[in-house]
Amino acid sequence: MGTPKDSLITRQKIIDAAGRLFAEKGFKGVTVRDIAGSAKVHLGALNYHFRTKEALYREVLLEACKDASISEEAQVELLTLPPEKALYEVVLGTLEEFKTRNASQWQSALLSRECRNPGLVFQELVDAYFKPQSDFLAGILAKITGKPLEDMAVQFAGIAFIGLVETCGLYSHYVNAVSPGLLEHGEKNDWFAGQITRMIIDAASQ
Amino acid sequence: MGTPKDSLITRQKIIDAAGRLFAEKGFKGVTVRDIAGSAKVHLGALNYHFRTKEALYREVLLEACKDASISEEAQVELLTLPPEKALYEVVLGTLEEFKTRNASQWQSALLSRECRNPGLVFQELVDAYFKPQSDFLAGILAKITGKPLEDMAVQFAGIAFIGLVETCGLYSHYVNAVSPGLLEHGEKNDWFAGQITRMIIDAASQ
DNA sequence: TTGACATCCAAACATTTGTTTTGTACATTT
DNA sequence: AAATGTACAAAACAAATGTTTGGATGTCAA
Repeated sequence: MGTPKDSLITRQKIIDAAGRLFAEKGFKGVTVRDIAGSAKVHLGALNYHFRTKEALYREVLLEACKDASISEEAQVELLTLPPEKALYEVVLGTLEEFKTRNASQWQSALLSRECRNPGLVFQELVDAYFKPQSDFLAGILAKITGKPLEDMAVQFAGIAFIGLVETCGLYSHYVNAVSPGLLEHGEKNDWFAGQITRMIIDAASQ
Repeated sequence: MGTPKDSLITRQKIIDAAGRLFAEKGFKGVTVRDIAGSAKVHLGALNYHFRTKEALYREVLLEACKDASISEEAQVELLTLPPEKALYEVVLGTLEEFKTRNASQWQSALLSRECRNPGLVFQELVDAYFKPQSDFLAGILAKITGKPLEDMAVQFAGIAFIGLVETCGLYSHYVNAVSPGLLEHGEKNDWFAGQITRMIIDAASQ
């Protein structure tokens, strides 16, 4: 203990625990003691590494963006596919990110929270992450439909993408309550991805 | 002051203020003093009428359900229409409920919160409100497609309905950031409703 | 080995926050 | 008109919570 390597480990443990808790309960729903306890780290370590709760939250948000975005390489890779196939891959990948939630899969849920109740970092996230990702998706849809990127239906389809994927992933309590069994079996993800892909293309084509 | 009539007024003022604040910031994000201040009521009045913050939250949730559900009469009325038209009306109505948010329009946002992070009252809401409303919608979709109510595509279309409407209404910050202007002009609600209606029918038909 | 620095721990502090207790004005009943 | 109970106000309390301070411990360069 005390070595710079340990420091990075501690820092990462804190970010992971904080990310999971923030994603689940929101900023106000989590105490710094909760985070310290969950990360198996002393309370003082949080102050040492991040100073304040808000600064920690900010770091967690940036980490979430970095983890959840489609990398440049992946984008190039996707653009070599036929656009319909690329769209399907994006939908399936995003769907899995939203649906599987565990110790290391809290990013999507947290970012979704931030979109509904934007804080001070939101504009930064938009510029660095949301807008580029959205434009990439719109590009695929524009290629499929032959419409311009700014077309209203294309833009709306991009929004619909978020809504559909989020509902499958983050609305599971509701879905399980009103349509029991619908979400079960991870192997059905491809079915959902297919449905969503078709719906989005349909929306963009209109 | 002191009369039973005033009591009801105070009680309603508290519920309205609490509903708006809870919908905006969540249970933990609001203090009882915030509520009292926003309702222009003394802190003691909250204790007198609801005893605890959690009891108040419960009352607010039940009120939200009562306000937001499609009444029996409205359902009967809708069932006289051709099912496609009925679906469109439901979509448009729900969309407006989600998109307009003011002092007396917090119900949808609050219920959405509760669906993502269910509390102790959730099952009660499901039985009394969510499941019946969901079944009503599925009934319309079944009539349109000629499929049984339990059909997977029909059920999924009902879920997609929630996702699409919610995203238009509660994701406005994100939408305005990545697709500026798309949501502007309330008169476009019918366009969105049309898009969503078609997408849902498409999903259910598959 | 020693001094300096980084990392982490232990305890305490100052607010905030939900709740309780006690007091007071008004209305309704008898 | 006196009594009684309802509706709210004022103040205080105890617990929770974000943050700070000071010290312990280990690492590493000189």
